[in-house]
Amino acid sequence: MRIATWNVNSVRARLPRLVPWLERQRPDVLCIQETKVRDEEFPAEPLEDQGYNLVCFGQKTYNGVAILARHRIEAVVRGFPDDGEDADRRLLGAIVGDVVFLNVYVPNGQEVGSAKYRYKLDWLARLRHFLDQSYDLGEKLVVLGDFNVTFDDRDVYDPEAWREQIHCSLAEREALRRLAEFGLHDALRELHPEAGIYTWWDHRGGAFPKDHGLRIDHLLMSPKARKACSAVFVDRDERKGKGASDHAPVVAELD
DNA sequence: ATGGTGGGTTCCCCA
Repeated sequence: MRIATWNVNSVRARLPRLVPWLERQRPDVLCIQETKVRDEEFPAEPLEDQGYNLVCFGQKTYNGVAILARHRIEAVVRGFPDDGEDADRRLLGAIVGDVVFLNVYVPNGQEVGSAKYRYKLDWLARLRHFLDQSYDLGEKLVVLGDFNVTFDDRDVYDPEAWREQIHCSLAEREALRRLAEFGLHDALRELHPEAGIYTWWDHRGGAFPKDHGLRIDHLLMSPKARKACSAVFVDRDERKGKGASDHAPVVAELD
């Protein structure tokens, strides 16, 4: 099974990229973030025409997550159990085949010390609590998406410039580590220990041509999923050219 | 020195 995560930064704006990408990479399951669209306005048809079932959990303007799958999508979970109606739509769980997916769009946090930063740390703690309550580590479980946090300095193009900056602060990294300590493996890192693998490059300042990137999109796998995982790669080519998202897709093979 | 670009439905906010 080929699975992938991609922050598309508006599913409607990205359709001219997303449809050919699905044709090219043919993932069995794709989890997308930042769809930025209400469910009733989600552009389902061009994706269904590619042979995908889909579930979406979105809102106007901000956030929004969706799962596309070439097989039946079951046991769909929308948001945290204690979310109100007006909560950010950042979390979507489902089962496809024998794999349990949890698609996450972690809050950006804007700036270390800000109200949004505290919201981000709190959201990561709630996610850990949700895993404890509702997920079985004995399953093939994959928690994947845009975590907006680097694990360590290998994920950062200029670690000194980014020291204690957003995506890289110690408190964010500890929150991400506590999440992984549920028993999840950072699949890309275990297969590729070298520094300099990134998934996001700012649209501003020509960051991509200079390879000024961060690795903030992750696939965190339970032991069973990790054992089945034979490859993980960043589809860096998808970040090239006009009309690209600021994130590249991350793809993994599960045997 | 607070720049720059892209997306949304904005008269600015968010990433």
